[in-house]
Amino acid sequence: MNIGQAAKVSGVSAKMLRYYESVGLLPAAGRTEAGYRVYSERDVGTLRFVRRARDLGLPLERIKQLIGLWQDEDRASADVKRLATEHAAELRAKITELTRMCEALERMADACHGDDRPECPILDEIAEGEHCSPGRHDADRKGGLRPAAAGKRPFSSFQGVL
Amino acid sequence: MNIGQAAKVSGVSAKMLRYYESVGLLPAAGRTEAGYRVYSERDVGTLRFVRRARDLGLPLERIKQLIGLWQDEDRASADVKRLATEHAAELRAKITELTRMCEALERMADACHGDDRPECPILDEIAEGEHCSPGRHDADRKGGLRPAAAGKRPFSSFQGVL
DNA sequence: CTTGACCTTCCTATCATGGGAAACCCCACC
DNA sequence: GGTGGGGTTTCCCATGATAGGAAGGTCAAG
Repeated sequence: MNIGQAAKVSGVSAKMLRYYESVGLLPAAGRTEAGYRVYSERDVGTLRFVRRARDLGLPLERIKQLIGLWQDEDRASADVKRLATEHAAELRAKITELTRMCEALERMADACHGDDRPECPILDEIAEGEHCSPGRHDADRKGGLRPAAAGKRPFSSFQGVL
Repeated sequence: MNIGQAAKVSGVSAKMLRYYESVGLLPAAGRTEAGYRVYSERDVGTLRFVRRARDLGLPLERIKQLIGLWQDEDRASADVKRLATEHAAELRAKITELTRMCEALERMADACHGDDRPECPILDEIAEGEHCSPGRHDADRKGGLRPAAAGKRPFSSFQGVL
């Protein structure tokens, strides 16, 4: 079976099949004399495994480990479970963070009348920060240069997520 | 104020300040004769605005629009509200997706005894797929090449999120 | 005048994925 | 025997937001 067929039946794009092979997630596929990749039914099983693992949000590095365990007859299920629970914990953390953002946005949006007038509590809150007293900006003071918001960015950034 | 100071008091790294400027999110900062960027208190206000918007998970493109509205005395708050609610909806969708993944993982992990033995329902489920009847693989049939799982990858991929 | 801390630009990497170009291959049809 | 269309190959580039580092210029304190 050619790469296109394998992609169709596994649900992994041909592009990704080549990429997964190049980064060592998948072993190099067989080749025809002309250099075309050839996939067996067994290969397709592995591809489906990878696709389902991706659907669970697992990063490729972890999927690599998971495949190793899958193909290891002597594995301890504890190792698989640990991998799964670790990832679930990371997902929970991410969900918590996104929920915090989402609720803040929804709260602000609720407070905004949303009409033709320029007054907007959303902009006010983003501009002033919910922590500062609204009357006076700390930055107006002379010497004070405290690292804003404890300095440590929550490296929240979830960009590329959507 | 130099870029380092501005970074410290705004909570945006110097690296990001240069980047934001390069992509047009921020106007080009003033320069000393030697070429050092110079930031005013007013600039710092904008930087804080950007940081808080980032904390809400807004992509730079939307922050750009938001800054435009912020600085537009004639804005309609409806535009701000729309921007916020659109983003909130995207966050909700993302949260839903991550929750689905997380619950699936936790369910599988719960079913796994997690000891020294190799039997593992997590691997079983990922390998067989929860939709397929466990006794027989469709791929074993000869002609059937239906695009797996409706073909359309849920472009779930949330990589780079953590 | 030296030293160290700061600044500049430019390049690289991340992570998973898609898009496209140039070249090659395969098969069916005429 | 051609030829055309669709598959395949490799290679490069882009995304989005961020960090890391190198090479070189600047500034201020000692």
